[in-house]
Amino acid sequence: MDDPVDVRLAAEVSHDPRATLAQLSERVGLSVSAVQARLRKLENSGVIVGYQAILDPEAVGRPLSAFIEITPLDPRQPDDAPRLLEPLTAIEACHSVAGDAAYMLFVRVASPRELEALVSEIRHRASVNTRTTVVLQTFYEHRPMLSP
Amino acid sequence: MDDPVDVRLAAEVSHDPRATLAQLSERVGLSVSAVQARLRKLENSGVIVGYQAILDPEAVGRPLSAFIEITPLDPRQPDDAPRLLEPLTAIEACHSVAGDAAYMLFVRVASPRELEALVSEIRHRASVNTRTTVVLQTFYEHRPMLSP
DNA sequence: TCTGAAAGACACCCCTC
DNA sequence: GAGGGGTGTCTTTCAGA
Repeated sequence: MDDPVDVRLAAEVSHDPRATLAQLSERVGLSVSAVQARLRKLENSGVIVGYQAILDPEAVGRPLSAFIEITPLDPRQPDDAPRLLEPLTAIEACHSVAGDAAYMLFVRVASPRELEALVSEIRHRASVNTRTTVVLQTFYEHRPMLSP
Repeated sequence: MDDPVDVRLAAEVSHDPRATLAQLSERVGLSVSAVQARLRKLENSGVIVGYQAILDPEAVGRPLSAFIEITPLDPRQPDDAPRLLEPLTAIEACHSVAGDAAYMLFVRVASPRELEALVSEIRHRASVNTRTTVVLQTFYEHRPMLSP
């Protein structure tokens, strides 16, 4: 993505994905059709991966979140943790990381009891040790990657 | 949010926020007017916090991400780190956590050099020690909180 | 690649059942 | 909650520069 107008457009959409083409065209200084064409290109080329509604975790019954670092029990075994854990929908993100652990997960659950069950499930599904860091308060998250 | 139809609607919107009311009404089995009324209620009551376009980190020049745990240098001082760090747009999320550190950040930067600069900036802005865990690969993230 | 205009689809608000 | 009507706006497409 080289064009500065594309960057601006991506930033605008990133902040307000429900904006109409007319609003976007005003903000980036192009005609509606031009904006539409560029937006399509950004979507099809994979710059814009998708759109998402951000829900209130408490309102949807997942008030407790945590980071879980996982380490394979046997480092010599082939390691397939991300795929093995993918069906667990409580897991919002899965990264492999440099450092003590092999992977870092971010999870959302309903209760401490459910967190315990999830950790246990992760352990024996992927044959790993875990180290859980419970989130006490979220000050901000989902902040956009581009600032307009 | 108690009504199962609301849950279903939130799940649908969460997956496809750009769906039209007609499409949503088909998926949840209600009339368009009912869907519109419920959607407004979900937005106004704060269940739906907002909408976001998900961008490809590499395409927007932030291919490197990391977790940064931070610990106040002086635990007796009043602690204002989240507010002090808020202007740093490389920080995507800031949580207070239970465990060794006081806060966990998730950041996205362009390069190792920029990560170094960011860590340094965080340290003297908030008077904290840091422990950085670099992300090597992201298998998935932004997974929706509700599965339809 | 942009602009401009025309046609169809949609959101929105109000109403009645 | 369903269904309909009216209005304004938006999306989409296609012409032309």
